[in-house]
Amino acid sequence: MASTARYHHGDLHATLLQEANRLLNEQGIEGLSLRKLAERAGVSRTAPYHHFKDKNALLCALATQAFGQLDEMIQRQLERGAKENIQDFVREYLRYATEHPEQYELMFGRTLWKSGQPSDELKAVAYRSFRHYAEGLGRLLQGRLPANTDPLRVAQASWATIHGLCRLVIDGIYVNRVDMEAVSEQAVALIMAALKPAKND
Amino acid sequence: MASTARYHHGDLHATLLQEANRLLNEQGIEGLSLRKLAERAGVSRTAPYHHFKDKNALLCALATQAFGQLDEMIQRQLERGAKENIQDFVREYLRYATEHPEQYELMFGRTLWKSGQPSDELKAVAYRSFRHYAEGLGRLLQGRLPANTDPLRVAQASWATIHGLCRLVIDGIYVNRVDMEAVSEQAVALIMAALKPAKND
DNA sequence: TATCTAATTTTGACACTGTCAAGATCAATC
DNA sequence: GATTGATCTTGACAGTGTCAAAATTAGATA
Repeated sequence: MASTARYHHGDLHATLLQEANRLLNEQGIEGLSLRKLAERAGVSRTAPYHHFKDKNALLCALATQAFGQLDEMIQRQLERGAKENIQDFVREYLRYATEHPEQYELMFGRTLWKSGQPSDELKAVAYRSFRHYAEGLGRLLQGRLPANTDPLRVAQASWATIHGLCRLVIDGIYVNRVDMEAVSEQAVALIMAALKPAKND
Repeated sequence: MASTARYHHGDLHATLLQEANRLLNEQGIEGLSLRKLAERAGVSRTAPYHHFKDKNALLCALATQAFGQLDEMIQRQLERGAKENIQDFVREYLRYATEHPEQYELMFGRTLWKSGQPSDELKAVAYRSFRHYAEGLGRLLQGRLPANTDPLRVAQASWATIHGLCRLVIDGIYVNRVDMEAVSEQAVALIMAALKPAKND
């Protein structure tokens, strides 16, 4: 029962996911190799293959976990229909992305969506997250959108804005963490300026 | 003088860049290996190292080239200060990105900006492109921005939107090529709605 | 023209990666 | 107590980027 080396690990599946997350945070996706991971879990190179079909499957499981957290945050942040908490939501989203840059990269990066093959589970939770966002945003903007404005398109466009900002910041291209907030506030302010005033304003 | 196999290639530097671009288009960044590239150029595995310090340097050169094209497009599209050609610009940008998805990934992806090290040249042309965009956009929106609106922030925010949309489409996440145009039109329309009318409207 | 030098290219090697096949070990069931 | 199936290991292979040392050649120098 002691944790001394024994042939069967006991709960390798969970340990792999846990250590993979640690490795991801420490060394990024590029540094996350199955061999390093196996070594950390105290197991041989090919042991993980009995718990995950291949590396892609393991990464999908990781990303699915992370999407669960993001989804939870989205719902928590948008559920209570406060007046002007779009700004709060954006702030929270940016905070999540910049505090978990490697998971964010994994969730939305081409590693899974383009090079690899996103699992059905991953696609499901990803689309569900977006749906929750679209629904929540729709509730917040209800009755305030100009004519000829499709709420779905607004959701897609605004997500693209937030997402693009996250990527520019995370990858360190045009925007840094200091400016990020100012940029996002400007973006939200511009959109709000295009809206009709809320009833309780 | 004939193209039969000879020890010295002649212009390996240019050939490498050319073949690298082909390989990039055919197999994506993941499929672009120095060894495949060398084989295509008809040269041994390590020959490229006498023309590029390492793989990172070669990719930087590729990305720098591509940024040159993008920059040229940006200037061409924004220089003539037409009335409502923001929509045209966005359309053109999206077209470039979706027609050159692999180069776009290389230009803005983490391969160079995060994992690797972007060369000074690459950073220079990347920032110059953004500056040209910001200047061009500033010209188009001159006098039409609401009070308390920093043109730089607007440029960053709008670039983030376009960029985010490109990535979502290219990586095939929330938006597909068909919806892309509708989403971008919605985004532009929202921003335009927040602007003061132009003088010559 | 002959020689030297420096640029260019090659071969060999190393560490690292993901993954397959075959065998070893163990837990639980019949 | 024997068997079965899950779990883990060892060995192997092809592929990667990159370094060191040797080979080849073009161009400058004498």
